[in-house]
Amino acid sequence: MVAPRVVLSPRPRSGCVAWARGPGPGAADSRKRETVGLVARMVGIKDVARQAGVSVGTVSNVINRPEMVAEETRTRVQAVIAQLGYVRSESARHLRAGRSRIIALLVLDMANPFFADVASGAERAAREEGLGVMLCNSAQSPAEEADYLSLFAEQRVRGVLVTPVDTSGRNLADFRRHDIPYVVVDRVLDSADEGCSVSVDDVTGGSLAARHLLAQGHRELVYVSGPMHLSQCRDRHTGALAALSEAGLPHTALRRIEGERLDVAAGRDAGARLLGMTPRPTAVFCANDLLALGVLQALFAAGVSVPGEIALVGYDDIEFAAAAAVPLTSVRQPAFRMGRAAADLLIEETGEAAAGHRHQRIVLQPELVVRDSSISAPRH
Amino acid sequence: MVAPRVVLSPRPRSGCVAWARGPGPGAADSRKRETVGLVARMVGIKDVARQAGVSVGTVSNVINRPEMVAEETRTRVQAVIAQLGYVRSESARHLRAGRSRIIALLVLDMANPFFADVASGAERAAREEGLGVMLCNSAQSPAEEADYLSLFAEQRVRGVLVTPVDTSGRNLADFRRHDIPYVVVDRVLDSADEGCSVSVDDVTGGSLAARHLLAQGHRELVYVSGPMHLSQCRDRHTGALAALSEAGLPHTALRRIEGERLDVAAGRDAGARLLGMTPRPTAVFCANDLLALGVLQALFAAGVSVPGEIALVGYDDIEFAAAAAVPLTSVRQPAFRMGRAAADLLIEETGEAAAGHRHQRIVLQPELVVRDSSISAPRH
DNA sequence: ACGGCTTCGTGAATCGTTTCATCGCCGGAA
DNA sequence: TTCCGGCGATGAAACGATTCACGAAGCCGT
Repeated sequence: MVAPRVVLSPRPRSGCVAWARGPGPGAADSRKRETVGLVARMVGIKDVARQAGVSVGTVSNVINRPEMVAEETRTRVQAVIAQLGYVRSESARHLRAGRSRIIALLVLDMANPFFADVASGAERAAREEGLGVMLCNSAQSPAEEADYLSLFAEQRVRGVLVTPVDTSGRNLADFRRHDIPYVVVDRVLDSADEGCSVSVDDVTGGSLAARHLLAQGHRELVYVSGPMHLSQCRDRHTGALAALSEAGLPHTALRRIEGERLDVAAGRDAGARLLGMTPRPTAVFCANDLLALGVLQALFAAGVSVPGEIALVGYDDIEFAAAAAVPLTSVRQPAFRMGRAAADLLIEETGEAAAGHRHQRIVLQPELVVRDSSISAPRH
Repeated sequence: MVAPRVVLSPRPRSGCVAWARGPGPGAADSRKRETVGLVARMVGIKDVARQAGVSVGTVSNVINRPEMVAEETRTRVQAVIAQLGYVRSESARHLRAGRSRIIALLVLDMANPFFADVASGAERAAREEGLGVMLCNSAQSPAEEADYLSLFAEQRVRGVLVTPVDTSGRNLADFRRHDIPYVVVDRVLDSADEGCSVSVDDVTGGSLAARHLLAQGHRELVYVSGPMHLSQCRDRHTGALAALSEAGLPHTALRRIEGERLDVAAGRDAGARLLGMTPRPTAVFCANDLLALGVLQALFAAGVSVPGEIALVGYDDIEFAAAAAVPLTSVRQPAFRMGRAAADLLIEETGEAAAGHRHQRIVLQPELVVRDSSISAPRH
């Protein structure tokens, strides 16, 4: 680790630190705690009331039920609000209302474009309801996950969308006692979890990919996988096997390379192993686009043509799948829709009609996006 | 837009909707507002106090200044806290304390791995201070940016890290009146903004890239740029020109292709235009890795060898730069450090020692990461 | 025995908002 | 004139925590 090369430009400027904002000229303010310190006092509903010559209740009404306050008063109050730059305090509202206007989204890996899409979907749904989203990253660490969950509990978040780190759901089970609703995203818990979940049908996804390769005339496939204890990897494998059976081929027609991780480096390793296999495979299905990109890199470096000598299919359809040197055929996960659906479920569960809510497990269907990397007769 | 194919599994289960949690057997609770409704009442500090037979003040002390309460009492209270699963309400604390424990981070594009790294850096710094991070995405839209900024004002967040959408800083100027500190990330505002900022020296970055290509023996470069009204694109261009001058070459040795956007599709277009240029260029520097990946794709499709016939350098060193078929030489932005530095500045500005805070403009230095795409004699 | 000190705990005030019972006022009906 | 209804506005009571000025013991020394 090199020391960071940092260029500092101090710029003292006008020394704007934080200034006291007094009660204003002519305002006979009898508070004992004057704003003597360095901290500026926020303008509150009381300031507006005083300045407009009405009671705080009236100001509150102007904001929340403008129709029930006289036209004349309303405009006057609104003018003062604008003039003073009053912004209501969400904390105080929350305290009084008993429910917050924030939902939390805890993902496994913020750098993964897939989760970025999930987040966008959730964000959209939330914003339509006027809710804020707090996006956090557990980075696959159970400890961080636990930390964040207790942060959410302290915040009395309206609800949580979470991709649990461990399928056992230990942290979530602990979290349950807070009575904060949550929706599990992109996973279905093993245990008898009673909550909602939204996930994608990985078995179908696996068979979409395999079926496509078989349709291109290949009679034998290789599945490049991550750890098989992940349900994702297992299910996609299952789907591929199913596709073989459909085509009347034995399960032995599917060879498997299992790596430790689901990233590009693991893909490179797998690519090297592919090249060493005899007979050399002609069709490869990867559990993940990152793996596929790694494989592609290894094949390219070895001068093996894709799809000419080896056809390649990935999974996830991340943005960079289309950006690869040979655009990558991939199974697209409806990430945006998943986030959206999860947030909608949560909103329903925590909304007015919560009484009518029944927990659901929504399973979305993936779709195959065919690009150059898998088709027998390369375009152009 | 096709209708989403959704498979619904309703699973009525045990109809766990939300249950009332009564005051518990033996607890003579005389509140008027019983939990008659469907909504479960959160256990508060008062419940703990009653159950433990102490006053609320004492419970508060157990939590916040455990050393000043007698051993015996403390353990008793702690036991009750654990038993009841009490979690303090951050809203109430915030209301009383006047300052929240959340900082906001507003980025241009969550799907961009660069910002994901910035976010990680900020998150790390925040968590070390026990602060929560609220990550939001303005998606380059000034309207969304404004929405989020007012959300932050309502939340009375401790401070904001923001990558402004427009350099004019209109929204930020409006935001200033709330007296919420902010740090500008990855941009320096044109106007006389008094706040802190953290950015990367793009001029240096541009000249690093160009110098490297010149060192490989090229005497003429093409700069594939996005819109030149973006300071990023301009500065990198400036840096490249400086490198040419250093090498004693005229500015005409740098041709420029300017696209509308900074994405892969724009890169593909640029790649096509590159192939039509005469004389055909031998060295290309892209304002962005996405552009470079697009160029790479176009060149690959046309059968042009990289770096054999054309050397290519990108900018940002996103994760996928290394994952490209020909690993991409790129100028790495210290994204993580940038997020970290920005959050540190904000924490300093809003912390105990805020009085000693002076606004700073930190400029971090980029570094060149050399990979296969630019070196004259390809590895392997 | 009594003042003074330390050690622990108490209870009320406070933060900024929403909500709700209440009140003043005006016009119309009896 | 009196009474009533309705419209608008009011003020106080929550919400859940923190803080702080006090008070109640217990202990010591003189």
